[in-house]
Amino acid sequence: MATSANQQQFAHLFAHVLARVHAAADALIADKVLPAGIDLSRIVVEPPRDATHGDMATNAAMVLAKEAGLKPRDLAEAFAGKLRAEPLVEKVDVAGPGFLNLTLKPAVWADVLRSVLDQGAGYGRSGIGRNAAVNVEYVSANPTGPMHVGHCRGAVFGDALATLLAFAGFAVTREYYINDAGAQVDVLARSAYLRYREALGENIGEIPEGLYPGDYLKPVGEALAAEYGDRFKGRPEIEWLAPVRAKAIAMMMDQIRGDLAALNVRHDVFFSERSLVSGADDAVGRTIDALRADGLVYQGRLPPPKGAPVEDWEDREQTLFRSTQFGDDVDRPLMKSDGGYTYFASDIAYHKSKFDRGFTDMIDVWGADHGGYIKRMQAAVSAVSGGKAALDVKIVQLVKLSRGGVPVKMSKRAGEFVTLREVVDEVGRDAVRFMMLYRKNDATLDFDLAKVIEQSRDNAVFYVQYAHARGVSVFRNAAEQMPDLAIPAAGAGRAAWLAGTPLARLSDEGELAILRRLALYPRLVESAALAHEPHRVAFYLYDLASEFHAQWTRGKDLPHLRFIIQNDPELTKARLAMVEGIVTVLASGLGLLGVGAPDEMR
RNA sequence: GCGCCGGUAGCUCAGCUGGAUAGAGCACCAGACUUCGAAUCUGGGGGUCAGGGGUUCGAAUCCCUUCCGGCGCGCCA
Repeated sequence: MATSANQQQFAHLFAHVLARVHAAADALIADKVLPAGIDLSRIVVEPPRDATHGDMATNAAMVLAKEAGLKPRDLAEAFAGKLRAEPLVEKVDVAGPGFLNLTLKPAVWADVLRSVLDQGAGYGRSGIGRNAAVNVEYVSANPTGPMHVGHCRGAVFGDALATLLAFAGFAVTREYYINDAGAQVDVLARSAYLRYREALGENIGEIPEGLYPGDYLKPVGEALAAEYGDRFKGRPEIEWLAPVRAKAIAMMMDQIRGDLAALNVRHDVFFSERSLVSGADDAVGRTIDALRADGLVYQGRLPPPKGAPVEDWEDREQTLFRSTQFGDDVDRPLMKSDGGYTYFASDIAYHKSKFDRGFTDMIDVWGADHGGYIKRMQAAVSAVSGGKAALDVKIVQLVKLSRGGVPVKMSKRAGEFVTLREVVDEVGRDAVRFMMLYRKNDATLDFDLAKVIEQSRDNAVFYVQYAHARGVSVFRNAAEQMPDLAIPAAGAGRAAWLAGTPLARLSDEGELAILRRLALYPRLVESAALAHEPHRVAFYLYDLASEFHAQWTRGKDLPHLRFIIQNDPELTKARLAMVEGIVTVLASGLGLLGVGAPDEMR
């Protein structure tokens, strides 16, 4: 669809106004009021806390006053003089310590809504990412069993963040790192081998300590028996370990993929750790060599940690990475005493692979128990990229699971952990996803299985979805009550039908509040994406839903505020346009979170 | 002992990278359904932003420090 420059300014109103403030600053530079080359980057345009202050506020005068050698209020007056000439601006006030409060012409809000309708699902989409390649790595659960509930949060967070970044104009790759090379997958193989013998009819008795006891390995044993017969029976481990391991990992990953699909979590790339160390191409070794060539790897000794005594501490010389040179607390070992690479060494090679594949912008999503690992990984990324790549690690805090206020115990023993699948089956994918995102990632989260399915007011998922369903229902009702309007079904026809609607008839304060909220969406998308904080989208949706519900209820007391006004098709159409805008943005935001936007919820 | 993350209303949490008189929900109290979906809405009380210093026009937000809670602290992943 062709978007004129005129429409463009309403597609992202705040960016447009900020640009005009910058233009005003340039004009003041030309007037010698401001010095040339002054830093404008700290200027923000934001909605004022108090609506009586106007539609937008900017701190321009306050942040520039010092460098300009002027009093904030005097500079603000100079800005006001320039901004008053702006076509969109109705009124400019200087307030408080030097705020510039802008009141926009009423027609602006109708134009914003017009832009929402024209762009539809594309409204809020941003180019701020400039198509930069970003790698988002999340989940990366060990392929040794089904996903448990603790994985939910990171999975949902990473998935939503990736979607959000893509919407903000980044070229996103969603990645899963399969830890298929360490000692754990050998344990998995031995556990599966036991199930294999069981499948062949042997009584295996108790699962020995140190092996995975879960029943989920029985199908693996059966599959091995079906594939290999008794070929590995009674044979030494060296013969069967590799094929059994490969089969078990493959089947576990299939299960994990299924679990993720149940949560609506997607990945583009599943990257195998084993691929870094197996075969002729020893990527880990090459990475270490390269770091050594840069003087970043050496043989040395580490002091034992103070205050937390390690029982079997053995002072020995080892291969160390100079992570202290990049801000880490101590240097970190790359080789184990058995000659193998540490997990860290593999992870360096893995992140180097990301860099080699063109990513200078990396995001890893980890659980809280890996927090102590951040500095060394950032050090490593800095080292392997020559300082060209940056890694942001997002930590998702623990989820405290309960049911009706009673904590759900999660024993490590067989069958007693709560799987991701069970939670999704019990409360639904939408509820899980929304609740996981309705909290800042680095705050712990209380998740009550009973409360989440309560369809009550304190349940944000239903609150927002209900608003969407309500909006859709307005169109159903309008079509029924006012057939002469000839409302087309949702979709492309809807926008065309609404094209000539006199939106200026939306003049109620509640309606204008909603339009202002819609105008905020593009700015919200950008700030949430840049901050790597998808939870902001969830809170925005809650606010928008709240304003919609409030306006709806006002129509109960004041019939002239209802959306459907029988004897005024024009006004009805204008309000339907507003509802369409609300529904569009609610659906868009819910889509960013990977949560459904139902048309009805009866 | 060190590092990271938290501490905001009785409870659960926001607070838009430093802005104006700190906001929601739950709970509590009082109200609104013959009317577009009451899974909703309106109003009310409730705060030393853990404590103390600092930076500046301005701090819940940045720095220092103390206290409390969580996570982590060669050769696990």
